[in-house]
Amino acid sequence: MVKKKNILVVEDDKNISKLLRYNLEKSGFNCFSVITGEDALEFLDVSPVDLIILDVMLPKMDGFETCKQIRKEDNLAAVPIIFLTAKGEEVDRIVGFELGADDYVVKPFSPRELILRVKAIINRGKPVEDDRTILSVGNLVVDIARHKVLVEKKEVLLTMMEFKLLVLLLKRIGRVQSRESLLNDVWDISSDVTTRTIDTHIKRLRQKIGRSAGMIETVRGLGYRFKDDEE
Amino acid sequence: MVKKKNILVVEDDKNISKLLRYNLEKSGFNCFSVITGEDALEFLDVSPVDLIILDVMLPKMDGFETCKQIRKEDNLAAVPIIFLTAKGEEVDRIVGFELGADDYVVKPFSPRELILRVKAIINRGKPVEDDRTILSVGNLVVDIARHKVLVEKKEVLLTMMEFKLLVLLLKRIGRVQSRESLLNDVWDISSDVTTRTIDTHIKRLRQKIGRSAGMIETVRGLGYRFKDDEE
DNA sequence: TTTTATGTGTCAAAAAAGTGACATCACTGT
DNA sequence: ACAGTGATGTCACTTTTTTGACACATAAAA
Repeated sequence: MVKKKNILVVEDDKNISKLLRYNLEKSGFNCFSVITGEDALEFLDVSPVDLIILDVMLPKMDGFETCKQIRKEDNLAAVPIIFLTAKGEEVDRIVGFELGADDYVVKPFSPRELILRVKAIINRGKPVEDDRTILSVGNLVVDIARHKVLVEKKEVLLTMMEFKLLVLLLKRIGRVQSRESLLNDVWDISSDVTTRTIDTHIKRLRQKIGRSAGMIETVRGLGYRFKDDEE
Repeated sequence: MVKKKNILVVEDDKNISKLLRYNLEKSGFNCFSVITGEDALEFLDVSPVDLIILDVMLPKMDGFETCKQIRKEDNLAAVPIIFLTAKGEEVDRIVGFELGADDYVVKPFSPRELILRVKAIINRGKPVEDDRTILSVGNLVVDIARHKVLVEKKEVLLTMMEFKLLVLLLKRIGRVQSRESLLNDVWDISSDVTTRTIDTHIKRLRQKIGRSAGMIETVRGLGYRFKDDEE
């Protein structure tokens, strides 16, 4: 599981701030919010974030000024910033790079759009991992992009959890995975699933992959392991 | 002497942009360059070109979105576009792009190769896209240019959204498309539609293509996938 | 044999997808 | 301007599938 990205929202309208926080959290980001530009600088001083959403119209120091101050800090100069602006506000200055904004969204905005833009920026430049990766061991073939699993050339239908579990075991082939680590990596960190539940999923997985079931080995007292290509 | 062809380069990296301009000019093209997708649209609005070289990773509006916007303009819908993409970037989206890139080049590229591709497309007169205008899978035939769909030789009338959705699924045949990604590529980023809306469109699409409905597979927890016609 | 860790069948709750109905909105032709 | 039409997006409700948890059966250590 990838580490969650941190986002700082600088917005004086409580409602908007709350709306943003709600949506960002829902999309899997850690979200912090402050009211003023000064607060923002103070906050950033101690805990840098991965992206900043900055309202243009703020009490005292406005968004532009705040942005400029942020850019002054060496370790913050490269942090992506998305401006929130009311319609008709000085879009020109934002667009013109003068301030090094990475994007801007006009209020009233749709949360979905904002989230998309945030994701676009966060993921910018990152190759799409996993996509089109095909894992193949023994008579087992797993195509991640297609979400297909073949056992001896025949397709086997796996559910999400089974699929994830299988992929993880394959990626860490040969190494024992404790139930705890499987929980961490296959399930959400926050989920409160019993470790024994994993056994149930392993059972189902073994049933479905039939002939290859033996490839998933039980390591008593430790966890499970996908057998390294047999000899 | 034939009139020189005009080419627009949309690229935010100054060096690459310069390199391109130099080589294109040397090969006898008129070359213009802009930094952002927005600039590109503005430029094209007043002076249409014969070909566009478009970086995928741009500040603010990315290459995909820019392409979508360009294709929206009637007089620009047919302009050939070559994408510049970093290795590992979403080639998938490019080849399967609903609005169709004409070609793409992976960075770092050799100027010579790019020039060759540019010439190939300019001289072809017709973009590569035309070759693939007709998608045919099983008993389903989709003619993109004519916006016609045949199921078992009989025409089926699809609405715009249904059509786009179908084409996208077909171009990415076999690969699972998440609702999110469908929203991104079939709808506009600014449009604010629920992911569940896609289900409704899928439903309607399935109804209309009748016998072939089964070709659109549901992948629980992930999205939809058009059945690969193998085995 | 006793103890402990896994394997398994079953079940209810939860999650995801299918579907029909309805409200809008943009167009069309009158 | 206005009713008529069809495309779209949302919702509420239904149906289907997946998941997590147990209780009990088994197999491995001690």
